[in-house]
Amino acid sequence: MPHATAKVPRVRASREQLEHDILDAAKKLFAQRGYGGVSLDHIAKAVGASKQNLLYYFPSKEALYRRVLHGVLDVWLLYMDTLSQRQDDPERALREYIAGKLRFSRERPDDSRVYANEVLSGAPLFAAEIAERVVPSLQADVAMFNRWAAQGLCRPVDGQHLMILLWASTQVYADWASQISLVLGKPALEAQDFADAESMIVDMVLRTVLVPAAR
Amino acid sequence: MPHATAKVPRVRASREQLEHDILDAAKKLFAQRGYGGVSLDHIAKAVGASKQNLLYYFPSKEALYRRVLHGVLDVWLLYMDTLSQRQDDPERALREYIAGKLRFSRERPDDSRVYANEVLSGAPLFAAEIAERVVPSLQADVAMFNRWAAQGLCRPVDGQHLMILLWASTQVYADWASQISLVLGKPALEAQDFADAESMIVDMVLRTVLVPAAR
DNA sequence: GTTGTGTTTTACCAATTGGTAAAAACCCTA
DNA sequence: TAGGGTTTTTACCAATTGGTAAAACACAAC
Repeated sequence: MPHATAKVPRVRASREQLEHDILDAAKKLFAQRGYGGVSLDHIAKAVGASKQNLLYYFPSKEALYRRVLHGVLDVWLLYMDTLSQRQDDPERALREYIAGKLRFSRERPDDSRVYANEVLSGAPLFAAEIAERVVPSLQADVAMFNRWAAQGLCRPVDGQHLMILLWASTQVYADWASQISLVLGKPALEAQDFADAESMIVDMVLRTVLVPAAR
Repeated sequence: MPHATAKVPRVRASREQLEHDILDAAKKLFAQRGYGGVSLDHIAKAVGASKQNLLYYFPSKEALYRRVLHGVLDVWLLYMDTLSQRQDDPERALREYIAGKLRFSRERPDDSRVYANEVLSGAPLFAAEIAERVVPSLQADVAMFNRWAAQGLCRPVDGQHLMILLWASTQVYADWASQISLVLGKPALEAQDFADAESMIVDMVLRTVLVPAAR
């Protein structure tokens, strides 16, 4: 016999492979130049196929972009999921949240930049999905801060603006990497830079959120 | 006689007026859709002129974009200039810096977004100017932190990452306005939201930077 | 008026844009 | 090997892209 999994897999595998490659190449390009700055031909060339072949897998440029966005949001939420995991330990929850978001910036900079590009242009295609998926997640986090404060586990804080600050100060290490590496005087950000950022952000946040001394 | 300033001014005034209008319309469009997402025709229509007329004032799309970028950076640095003004008072210096950068986000969101778009796409046309103008300004600020720390006026901090955090957490209120207004559940950010952001950021930064109690 | 300068419009251009239609090639099963 | 479904290629398309060349216009000084 040939190889074990004979049936459909071979065909379907290559099909899904190509689809995945297209999404991947599209993500990288959209991340850098935004929706309007990328043509189907760019993407096709990057993936080694023809434009018409892309249009066989995705009915239009906008549909392809939407698929990319959808995937990006999945990843975004995945990395952001940690805060509500540690219901009883604000310090640990915050440490893990910040670490997770910084890991997102380091490991998935293109996802971060696609997201940033879309939000920057006013989220014309994304507002609904943000409202549906991101806002509830954030509201849960804010509720968590309020519960902690009520229990005396943390100081009363403005959860919404705190979360915004956390997003901003972590995501900037992906979205503004070009400027930050100029500032740090090195060609690219290194692991140590992310570690420095993490300890600075954690330090600031914990100073602000935790109750001063004993309790 | 007609009106006082007769000579060239009338002509030159309308000329400079149009040039300014073009730059303004271009800025607004580049802010929203990025360089690649805007065509000369878009800009021309927004300003009520013909594409060829734009090309009379600016030799190419890239030249026009560079002019926009240059102006944006001027404004950016203008609003950022405050830190080194208060040589002897870290608290006041930081308060004014944060207030200034937030004012930039509120008053000049398009400038902020053009800047963000360019950095997001890797600053292909801007890296040199950033290195020349932004980085020295930041280094001066970092040096200021070090001096304050040496004088015991503030705790020793990682000035670079602190400045990055300040940029990120203030500029986000312009660049991510669409998402933030979704989060806050209102159609647009209001003055109170900026005030809330300011007090949160100031609070965090001062907690982190200032020496604990007396001194 | 005429002339010269600065500005705008008209007329083009080749290249690229997103997208359609249909033919051709491929691949597995009967 | 014939047929049928899937995938890719070829051939187009109208609209838009950034840009050029030159003609037309405006208007002040002579």
